[in-house]
Amino acid sequence: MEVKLTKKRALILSVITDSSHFMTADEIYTAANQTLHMNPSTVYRALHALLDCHLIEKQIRQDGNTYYKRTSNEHRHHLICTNCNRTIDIDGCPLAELENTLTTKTGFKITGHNFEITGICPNCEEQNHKSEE
Amino acid sequence: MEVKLTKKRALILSVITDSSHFMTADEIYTAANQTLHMNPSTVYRALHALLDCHLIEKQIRQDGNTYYKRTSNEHRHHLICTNCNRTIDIDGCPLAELENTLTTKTGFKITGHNFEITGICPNCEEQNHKSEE
DNA sequence: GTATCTGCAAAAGATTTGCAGCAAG
DNA sequence: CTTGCTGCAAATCTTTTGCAGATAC
Repeated sequence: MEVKLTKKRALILSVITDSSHFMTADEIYTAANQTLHMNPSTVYRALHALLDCHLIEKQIRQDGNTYYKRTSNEHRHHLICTNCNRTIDIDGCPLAELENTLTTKTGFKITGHNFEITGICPNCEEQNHKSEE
Repeated sequence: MEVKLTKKRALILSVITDSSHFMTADEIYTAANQTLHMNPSTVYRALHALLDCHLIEKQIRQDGNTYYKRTSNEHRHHLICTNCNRTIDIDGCPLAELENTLTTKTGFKITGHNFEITGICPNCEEQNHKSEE
């Protein structure tokens, strides 16, 4: 089946692409809906289509939310601030080596990995201290 | 507030403890319900209570399901077979070192991490080959 | 005894789907 | 034109919640 690039889908993709951070379906809907009126189910269907084309990726985090981001050419992981939800890119992937070891040790055919390092970013930490004074 | 250890909660905890793998709320409910008739909401409330006491831990995976397991004294991660859902323990944690580096580099106060390595276990791989013959 | 569980049914939140009409290629 | 997109409302799935009665300590 062919995927049609409609105005709404283009808008949804640009909302995701332009965002500096990962967005939830609802954030994407809210943002896109301001420019072009659309239904949440349109957003969900568009997200599926974009995922199928590998134009975007999703990550389900331990906070229970599902986040979407534009696919980048580098394989990247992130530090996530549990306070403000900002993310910081981590250089390199610490798992490549581990995966080789694991393949040899366990016989698993490894197909993917996901990880999430959480903490409080310097900004939020500072705010915290200020409010405690 | 005090937490009461009722028969049902004890049963729920033993179901989780006795299981060799991570279980979903529904699996826990189904298993426990066979011994002592109970309502799903009892299971959810028990899971929250047990999480609060740190007797169990939960993990939300990329398959969208939430899994629970008995808390163990070692810090552990797992290889997950995306076919049969079996998990295999990984020795050591590859992130301890990375976290130190990240703290220094980014100023983040790191509070936790979660990761998930997925693949096909040797068993499932074998089954696959057999069925293709 | 009294605070905390439990069952039940209803509610909530996120996502999916059926169907009829609309738009892209 | 024909396949695939969209809106809407209803359905789904998982988890939560209010309340009245039951139970642990």
